[in-house]
Amino acid sequence: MQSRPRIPEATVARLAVYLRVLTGLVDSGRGTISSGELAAAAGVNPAGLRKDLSHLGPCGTRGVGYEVSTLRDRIAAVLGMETAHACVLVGIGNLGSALAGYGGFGNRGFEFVGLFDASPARVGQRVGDLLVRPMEELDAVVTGTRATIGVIATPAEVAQPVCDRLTAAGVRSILNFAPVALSAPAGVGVRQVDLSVELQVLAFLDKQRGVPGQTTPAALAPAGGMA
Amino acid sequence: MQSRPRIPEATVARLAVYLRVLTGLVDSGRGTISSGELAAAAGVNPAGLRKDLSHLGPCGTRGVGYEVSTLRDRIAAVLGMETAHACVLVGIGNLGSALAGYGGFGNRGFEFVGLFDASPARVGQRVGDLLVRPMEELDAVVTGTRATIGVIATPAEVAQPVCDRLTAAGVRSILNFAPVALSAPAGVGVRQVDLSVELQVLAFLDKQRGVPGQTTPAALAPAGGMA
DNA sequence: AACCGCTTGTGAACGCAGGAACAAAGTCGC
DNA sequence: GCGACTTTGTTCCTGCGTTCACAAGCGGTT
Repeated sequence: MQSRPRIPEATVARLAVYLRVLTGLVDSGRGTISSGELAAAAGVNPAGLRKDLSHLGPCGTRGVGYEVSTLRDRIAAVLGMETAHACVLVGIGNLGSALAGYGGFGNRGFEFVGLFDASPARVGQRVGDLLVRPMEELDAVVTGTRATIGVIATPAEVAQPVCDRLTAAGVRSILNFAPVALSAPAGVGVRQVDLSVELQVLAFLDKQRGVPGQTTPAALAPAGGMA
Repeated sequence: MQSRPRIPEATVARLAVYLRVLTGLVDSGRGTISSGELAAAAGVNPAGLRKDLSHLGPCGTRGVGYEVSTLRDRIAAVLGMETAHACVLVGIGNLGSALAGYGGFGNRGFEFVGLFDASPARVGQRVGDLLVRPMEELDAVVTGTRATIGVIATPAEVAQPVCDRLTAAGVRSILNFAPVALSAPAGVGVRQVDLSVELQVLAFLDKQRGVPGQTTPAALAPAGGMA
């Protein structure tokens, strides 16, 4: 039954989106929803949505649609959201503080069980409802809480050593916000999020479809004092 | 000559990574670099890197490699990084404050020229080196600074109206951190970044390759001789 | 009870991205 | 000046993701 040989990663990412939309629909009391409407809410193609859902086995009623709460529970089960995931966060700077205080994680089954920073100035500060701990306690907290996910929000220079310490402590998945490519041992999943890359792609796509005929790079008159 | 019909988006995203690595290499005084070494630093396949670079036309010397500074300038030109891009940021909560204070943008040619929030409590606060402005000034700032990129870090409920106001003011690209699918008029690029989706994909991949047969969530054998 | 419309689920084609192998070319050494 | 080595740029191929289009199934209606 649960032996789904593999679900494509792109599908998994979209399933997480469907799960969020469905949770909102449950709260608003919606009973059933069609693939077309759900696809519109998630911003995807209806056919693709049905194909994504087909990986979970049949979970809709033909002629009617999908039962919202049932579908949500099923996706949650497949994604492993039945139990909360314990995460540790290393690097409590600007971004780290925001991540620690961001409510969007806790609502979706992820809980930070430890915040760590190398700077003594940061250690002891309260961020959200946790205290920042020194790096020395990382290993103990990871093993003690069975945390499986590590989030790196440190400067780029120390991201690799932090990654090494996390994996050595037993963390199996790493979400890296530092702008460096991490190398981790086999069996450890690493996912890279580079915020400025997103901006650069955005800027390029705009430039690519931008005002045709404007080949001069000096186009954009710096009327504003943007320096 | 410069009429590159189209560069795949996946390539553009990697070009941004190469640009970052190359900038670091320039600072460290490196003169030339081979595709293999650069690929390792960027975390990609050497052949793929060469294919990416082939979209810019020949920019390497056979038998030697790529000249670091030349290649960096060329990628910067293609990505449109010659001139800084002015961005406005809406929603100065936890995440918004972190984005405003994040140095990784300014170093890469993106500058925030306006921070906006609907809450009077936030307006007037200083974040980074800018003051938070009320939403009423958004239109004037966007037109005055010729800002082309808008970043949304608001709660999900108001993200769509904020998107509408940004596009009405003339913003052509939007980076959305709110967990909702935005609909924008044609000609406006929207890019979605959902942090919890990243975590969910990570958790799923871990579960998928995790200890087989262990359906109990309490599994986690610490005798890590796995791979 | 049978028909009809609506929606899901699936099969097939298209396009794209990724990876490996090969040829061209330039440099270094003799 | 010539040969060999190194590295780029390109080409082919395999696999994946996405999209379109159709058959199957359920509910409501007459």
